[in-house]
Amino acid sequence: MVAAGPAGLGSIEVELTARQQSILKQVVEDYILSAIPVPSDKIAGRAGLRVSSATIRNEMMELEELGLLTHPHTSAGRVPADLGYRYYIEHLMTEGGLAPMEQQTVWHQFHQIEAEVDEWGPLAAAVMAQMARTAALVTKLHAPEDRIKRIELVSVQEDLVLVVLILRSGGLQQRMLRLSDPVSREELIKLANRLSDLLEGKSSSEVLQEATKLLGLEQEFALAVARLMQQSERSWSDAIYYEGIGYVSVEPEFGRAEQLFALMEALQRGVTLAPLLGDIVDSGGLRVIIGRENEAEEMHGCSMVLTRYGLSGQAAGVVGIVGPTRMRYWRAVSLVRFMASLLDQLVEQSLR
Amino acid sequence: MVAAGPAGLGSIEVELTARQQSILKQVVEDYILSAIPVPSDKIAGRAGLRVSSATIRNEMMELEELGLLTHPHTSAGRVPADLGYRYYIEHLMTEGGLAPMEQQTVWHQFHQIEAEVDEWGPLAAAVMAQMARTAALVTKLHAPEDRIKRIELVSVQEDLVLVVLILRSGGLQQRMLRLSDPVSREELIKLANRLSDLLEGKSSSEVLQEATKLLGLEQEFALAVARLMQQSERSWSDAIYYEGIGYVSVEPEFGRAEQLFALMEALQRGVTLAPLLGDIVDSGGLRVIIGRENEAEEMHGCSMVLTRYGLSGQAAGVVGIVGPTRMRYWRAVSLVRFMASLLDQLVEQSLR
DNA sequence: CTTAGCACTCTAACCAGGAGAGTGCTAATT
DNA sequence: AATTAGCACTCTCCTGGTTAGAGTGCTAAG
Repeated sequence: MVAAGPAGLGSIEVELTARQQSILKQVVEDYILSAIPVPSDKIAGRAGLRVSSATIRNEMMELEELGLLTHPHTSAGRVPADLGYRYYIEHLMTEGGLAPMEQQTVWHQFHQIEAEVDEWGPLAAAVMAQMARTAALVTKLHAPEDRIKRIELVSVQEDLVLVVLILRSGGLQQRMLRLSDPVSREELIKLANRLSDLLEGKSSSEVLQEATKLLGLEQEFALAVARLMQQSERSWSDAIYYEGIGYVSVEPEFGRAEQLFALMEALQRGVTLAPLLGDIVDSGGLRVIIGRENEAEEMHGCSMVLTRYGLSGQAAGVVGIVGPTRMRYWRAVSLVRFMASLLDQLVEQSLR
Repeated sequence: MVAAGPAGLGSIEVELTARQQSILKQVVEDYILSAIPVPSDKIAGRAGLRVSSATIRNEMMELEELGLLTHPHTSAGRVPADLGYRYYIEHLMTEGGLAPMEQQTVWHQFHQIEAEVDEWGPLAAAVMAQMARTAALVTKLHAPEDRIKRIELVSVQEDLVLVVLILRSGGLQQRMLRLSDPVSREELIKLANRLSDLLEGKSSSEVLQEATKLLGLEQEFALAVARLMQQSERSWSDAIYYEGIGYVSVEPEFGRAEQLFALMEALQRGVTLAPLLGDIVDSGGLRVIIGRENEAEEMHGCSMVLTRYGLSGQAAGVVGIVGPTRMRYWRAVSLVRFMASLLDQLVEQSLR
């Protein structure tokens, strides 16, 4: 069973009879797989329910009144409403989990690349996208109150320095800095040591504060360091890896290119995700956002399955799947769960 | 006037009368702007040609026989064929250039970001996409026979080292390396100095050769360095920035999402581009590839305007625009030219 | 060589009309 | 009271035919 959304956002409290549940389940699953509205007799013919299509129809009307199903038009079968999906996910869905073979394959892929932290994200996204056949997203690890472990300065040209920031969370930030005056390599090493001693264990605001006390070259670097930290703390949006958006384009509901691109741009901008992601990192747990539950208009035909990975206090991120409302939630949920736990292990390993 | 494609690939040798040229020009430009087949009387009514639509029609038939125009169906106006675009570009197009205001704006954007080399690419692509309202692409600077300038080793954790490779071309490559045994910071500095002395001025193959003579830790690092260099030399495909693919989706010829995504994936894979890009870097000059002149099937509805930037021997890359065959070539060519010259200057500056 | 005129072709839009799907209701059955 | 058979009703989808309009290609005259 899957945790409900945040309070008010799509919790559902309806009592359904066993038969209604069974019907809803079948409608949802059938529609997800076929993409065509499900007629009453298709359900009736199926094993498990030994009643006629007329009875099914009566029940369906009930479910429609409750807001769980809809009707494209009079003589069409039933289609799950957003609320129907919600109920399905919270009460009816049986998670498949991943086949041992699949788990193996994924493990294998991760071990092959002997990865840096920065490469896990894209790989995880690619793997999920490929296995779910929809778009997948992974944010970078994000450490809200990260602290400096060490600063290194690498001389690239006589007046060009690469500032490398090693963080307690295990993260790495870097940026090129052009100096007003050339500095020798030896000088840089001394400077790096001094700065490291001075700023070790400091947070971004503390670094900024410390920088005001410094002068000249040291200040120049300290400010660069502070900027670098702030930048990494600020926004998620340029730290999200997407993969497999192409899969979504073959779904019938996204036939027109314009609509799909509205979605893509919304995702890329990341605006809609920012608050959500923060929330997920804080709260943990798996979250499913269905259709119009999402505030952004462009996302109304889409659902997302998201969860946190990493260590919530120190360095956490979000993994998830984005697809049409009509997505194979059981698959998506299993995948996201699995991937999150895999990344958890990797992160923990890398932090020792 | 614009350089023709590579030999055989879309050169055109036809003699056209002045009137035919004028008609072709008008058809091409009108169709590019309106996206609807151009009828004979629309041309006839226009200034410049004081002849009736019937005459225009006769000329159009001629142009069609020459393969410069086509016909969607009997009672539709004329549409330029690929060859028609080709002729237009080589003989009829008048390049607009960019308005001084626009040039200013672009300069401004580049100066604002105080950029590292790695940030120019995305910015250039974004700027071009935005100004041309189609997709744009910029490859990373690529130095075919690059040589090592210096190696730096940054200790991240006791058994985790960031290998930073500073290249003569001004490029920077880096990769995390996990060691079998911990190495102290002091040791690393010495090691970096030794490796730098040893490998300075060497190409990737020479580094590899040198590595075989080394032992233990030194060999481990030398191999990592060699791998890093090879990797950067090998493929373009993961070093291309695309922007503005969304613009393409609003063009009527890309209404269906699937088709567009075939294109996107083809671009992303970069397969189709690899040989082309190498060619362009070698030969220099501006190149326009129109519709079916491109080998890749997915690109048959598209054209590209590409040119080299940077310094051909040392560090060069490709900038360009990708759009529907029906693209505003005059605009695209101006933009690509301008952007290439701007990047040229930036690259030169950064190498001093 | 140009052009007026016209027949011809093809598309796009509209409007039946019919088949089929699937519902919602009613009345009979269990 | 719940179930179900039966049927009328509605709506979509497809087909075919008709029409209007666009723009050509040809012909014959200027």
